[in-house]
Amino acid sequence: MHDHDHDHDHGTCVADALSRAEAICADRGARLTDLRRQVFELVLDSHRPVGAYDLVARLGEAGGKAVAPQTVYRALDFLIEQGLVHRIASLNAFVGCSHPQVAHAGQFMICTGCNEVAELGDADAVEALVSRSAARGFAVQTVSVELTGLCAACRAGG
Amino acid sequence: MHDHDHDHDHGTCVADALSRAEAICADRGARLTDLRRQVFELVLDSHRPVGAYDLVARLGEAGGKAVAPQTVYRALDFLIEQGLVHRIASLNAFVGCSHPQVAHAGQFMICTGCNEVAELGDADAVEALVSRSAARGFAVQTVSVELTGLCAACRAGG
DNA sequence: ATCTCCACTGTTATAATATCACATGCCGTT
DNA sequence: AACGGCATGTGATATTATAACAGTGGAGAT
Repeated sequence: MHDHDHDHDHGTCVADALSRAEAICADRGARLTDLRRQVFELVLDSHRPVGAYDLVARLGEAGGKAVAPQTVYRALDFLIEQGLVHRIASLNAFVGCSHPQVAHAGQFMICTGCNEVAELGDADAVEALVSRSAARGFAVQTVSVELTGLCAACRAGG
Repeated sequence: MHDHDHDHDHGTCVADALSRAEAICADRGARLTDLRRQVFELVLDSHRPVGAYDLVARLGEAGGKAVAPQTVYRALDFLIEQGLVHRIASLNAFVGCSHPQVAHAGQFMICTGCNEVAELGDADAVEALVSRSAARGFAVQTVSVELTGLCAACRAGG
């Protein structure tokens, strides 16, 4: 299942994310059910964005039991509400959040070479965007920044 | 057809955009055909984002002749290539560009009250995002910034 | 002039993404 | 046990986007 090339300990990375998720949901009285946890694990399983229908398929393979799109979308809605997963609009796909503790705008670097996605986390830039739009009378509710390009590995590798 | 409340001269605004588009396409040897012009006009007709299938419907009403989605998508692809129209990923919709002369990243303020969209044009913020991601080894190809919130009019109006 | 190429458009079918509406189940509270 | 509310199951359908191939028409070459 480790379909990426990096050297980080992915098992640990996923396990950490899961335990953080447990803690966050417990804190809030939100119910991280089996289904939701399963969807979350599948999303975490790569650092690539995953389509909702990919998840439908993988749940079918894994659990043996077929699952309807609606089921997956509902789980994703929950995970997004809790800040555990982000939606990447330009790809119609979903990706696990790397630091769900802190509420934050989604900012992504999407590699067109390997399809991996990393969060940028440039709070200053977001602040600049918010204040600049405020200057034009616009009260920001949500911010979405999506950069496409080539990651370091893909630039090096060719 | 003026389905917005602002006080700018929309007729002029559209006419200007059209003549700019003519000039740009002429410069580049790109063919702004009847169909493409018609789609462009429909996109310009409001400052709101328009769905591809809305355009299909409106072309059907206007021209009397039914048009296939493919036709509209192709026209939109052309207009986007020429920088005359932007795609708003978070809405699966399209909007006319307010300054097509200059190549630029799409940056939008999307009002959840009235659905109008304005371009932000914060080149500094884009620059900051690009350089910050460069610092992490990421070579940016495209930038997309989409803010949702309330525009000045909607905040005032209620 | 007409031939030929190529970009543009037409047409049909289908893929991919997302939601609606209603039924059923599960769990904690009373 | 009965209730209420959230979670899930289920089938249908809406919405967005693309594939594949055929026809059309205009600009340039010969």
